[in-house]
Amino acid sequence: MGAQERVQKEKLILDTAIKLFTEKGFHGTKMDEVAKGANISKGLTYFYYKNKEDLYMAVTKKAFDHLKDIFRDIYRSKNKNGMEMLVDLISKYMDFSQEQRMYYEAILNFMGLMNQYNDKELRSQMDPLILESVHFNKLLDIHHDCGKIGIQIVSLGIKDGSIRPELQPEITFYTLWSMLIGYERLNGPINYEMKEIKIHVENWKPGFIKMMQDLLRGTIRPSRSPGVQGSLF
Amino acid sequence: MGAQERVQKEKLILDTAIKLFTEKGFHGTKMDEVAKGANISKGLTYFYYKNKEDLYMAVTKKAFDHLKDIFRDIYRSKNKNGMEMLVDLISKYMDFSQEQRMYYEAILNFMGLMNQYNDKELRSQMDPLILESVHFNKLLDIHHDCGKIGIQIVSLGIKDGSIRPELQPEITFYTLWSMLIGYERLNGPINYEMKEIKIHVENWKPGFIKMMQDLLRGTIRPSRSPGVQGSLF
DNA sequence: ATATTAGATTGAATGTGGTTCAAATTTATT
DNA sequence: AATAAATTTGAACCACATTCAATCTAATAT
Repeated sequence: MGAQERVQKEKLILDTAIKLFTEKGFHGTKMDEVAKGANISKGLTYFYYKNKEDLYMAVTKKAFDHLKDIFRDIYRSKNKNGMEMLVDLISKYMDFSQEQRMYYEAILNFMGLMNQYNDKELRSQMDPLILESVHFNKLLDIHHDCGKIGIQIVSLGIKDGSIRPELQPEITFYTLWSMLIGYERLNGPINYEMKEIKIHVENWKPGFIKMMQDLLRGTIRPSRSPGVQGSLF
Repeated sequence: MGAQERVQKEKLILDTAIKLFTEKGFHGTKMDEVAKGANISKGLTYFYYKNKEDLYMAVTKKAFDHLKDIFRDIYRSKNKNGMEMLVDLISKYMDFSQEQRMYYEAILNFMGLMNQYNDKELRSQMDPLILESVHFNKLLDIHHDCGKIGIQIVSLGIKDGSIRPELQPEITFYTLWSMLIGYERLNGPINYEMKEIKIHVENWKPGFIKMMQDLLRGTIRPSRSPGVQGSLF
């Protein structure tokens, strides 16, 4: 069996896992089923992946690759100013998070792991197998890459005048990303049973996006007092 | 054993669970240890809680109660305008998410469950035991309550002129909440290894808060074109 | 007081499902 | 053809969550 065949078998397992995780979620998917779905013995899955978490990390890697592709494609798109690129990115990101639920859930789960990973106290709680995982370490890089691309786009927008010049690209982009992450977490619940407090499906998303645009657009005058108010801290 | 003693034993188990979840996380905590920590037999924990998830839901309930207290206390505070209340809320929320890591993680986990719960397709993947859980259903209410309080505060701010009047309270508050949720997810990683792209610990949080304030403050002129740009959708 | 009953508690047994591993098989190398 | 290396298997293992019949305790009724 050559190297390419080995890769193929790895991919076979991965594809089966993706299918099952999508249908039944992480806990609903049994390693037995993955093996059966890929027509191999249970033990063999452990030859290709260290454990179930490692397999999930491989899925997460694929998920974040997709997301990075979205970032990259938009960054490369011609005839758009920075603001248009950002608006495009926001829209595509939202689509991704709503259409690729399982992938996006995996990405959010990874962000939780990153949080643990970057905290001395919490890191010790983590499964050591994950820390060694190739996939996990690649994911750290991909996350970082997405950040860099986003920041680049904001910088472009400032240069071409489509985004207000007093904004800092790094903070601005991560603020936007924060909004997107939180939006998805809140969106389902709000759309569902918030009629009582008058948020309608039609209102929340466009209203949310408008607020993002307000933040970026030249329609904002700079604060009279730059920096944070003394009252805050 | 009277009713109050029963409640006390329930609390004993809960407190042990909180201690262990905080130290070792959800998966790192064994039901064996919870029982041992509470000086009862393993089986008895299942008399008071349906299963481990149910116990975790009870912990989550306590976590969200704390958060709701923060909301309520700020809403009741005297001699503050709406903007000041919001700034206070943002600050307290951030403190909570950073100081009560385990509690906040539980809340985020619950929000993920809510997302599943509000999606027909995904709901079937959920553990039926959770859906019946008293704690889960109370949590849905508490989440909703927090939303209502937040919206009230924004409304106050608009009335007293500290927040720009063209904002919709519901959308504005949920947008802020989105930002807070996302901020926490991104904060650890960014603070940790983002020196390369020039976000420093000192910059990100105040910069982030400044952007929130820009959004609310009278320093923002209304968009020339109200609503979302046609280019977006 | 004693019997009765409901509630609380135990701990051993069960079951699920992830993980390991020695042995077998296949493929590559000499 | 012999040897070595890489793959593959499936049964065994083990950690835990969960269940349950039996036991104990305390409240209530007789």
